[in-house]
Amino acid sequence: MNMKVIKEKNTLIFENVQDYDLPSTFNCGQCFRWDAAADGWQGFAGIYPCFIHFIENDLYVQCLVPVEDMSGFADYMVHYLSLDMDYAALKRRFSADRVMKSAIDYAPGIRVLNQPFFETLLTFIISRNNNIPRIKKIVDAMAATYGTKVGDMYAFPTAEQLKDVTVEQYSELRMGFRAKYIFDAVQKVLAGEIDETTVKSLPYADAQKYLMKIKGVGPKVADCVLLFSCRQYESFPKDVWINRALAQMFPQGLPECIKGMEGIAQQYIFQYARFNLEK
DNA sequence: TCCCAGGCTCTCT
DNA sequence: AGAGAGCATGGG
Repeated sequence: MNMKVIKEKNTLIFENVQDYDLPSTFNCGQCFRWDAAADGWQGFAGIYPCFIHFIENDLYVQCLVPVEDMSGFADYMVHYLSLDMDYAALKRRFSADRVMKSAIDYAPGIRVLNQPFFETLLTFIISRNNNIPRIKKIVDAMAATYGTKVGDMYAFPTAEQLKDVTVEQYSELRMGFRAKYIFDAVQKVLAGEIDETTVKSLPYADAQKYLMKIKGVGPKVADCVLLFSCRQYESFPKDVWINRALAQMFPQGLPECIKGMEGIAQQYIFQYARFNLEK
């Protein structure tokens, strides 16, 4: 991958980025804190409030507040945006299966992001039996209420910032029955019972079981956290849409060619299913 | 008014 | 162990 990075004042320019579409990536239900802006996307990548857009094939990542360590920023964004993975090769591999190829052709520019662990854990607890617009609304309310203001945006709160928040206070953000589960997750993270480094060191099945110690976290939420924040690419989250896709598109099971990278394949399937399958 | 959403827990067989 | 109701909330 001959990708060159230019560092200007607060802005990174990744030259000649292929297989990357920002709308597909930010709209495919893996993240809830990016908004379409004029000719680009605005949101948080970890602690960095950013404006991201393409000019031709060059990807511009502008941090909206001053950045001291541009190399650190660049390293973080390569990881967050998953610029260090060869998606062309992955898609060639997946395309060995005809149905898989049609899903990829529907949204060929999807990338699986690498988001912060704590934020991903909480947002996917909120996702339970919920729809994407409302998840986004609740997540934004959490940030505005308890997060740090950076520029004119609010960062997602840290566990420390949530340490005194009660179940009742979470309920005020209209998250319903999920309030007690968010509370439990925060407490377990603060107590060190759920530890990011530990999760990331465990093999997939153990990591899934480990996350399910949190109340209200089952296999699907755990899988999303592992896939979207821990680079566990064999994780294959199953929601109602994926179950429809499995029944309608893959009645004899998933193809061999996605083995080990089921999670990335899952995103193409999920997006295709949402907009092309019957309920 | 009813159905549904990036599901899980609890209860009843 | 497997099936099924119930769950907070808001949009269609």
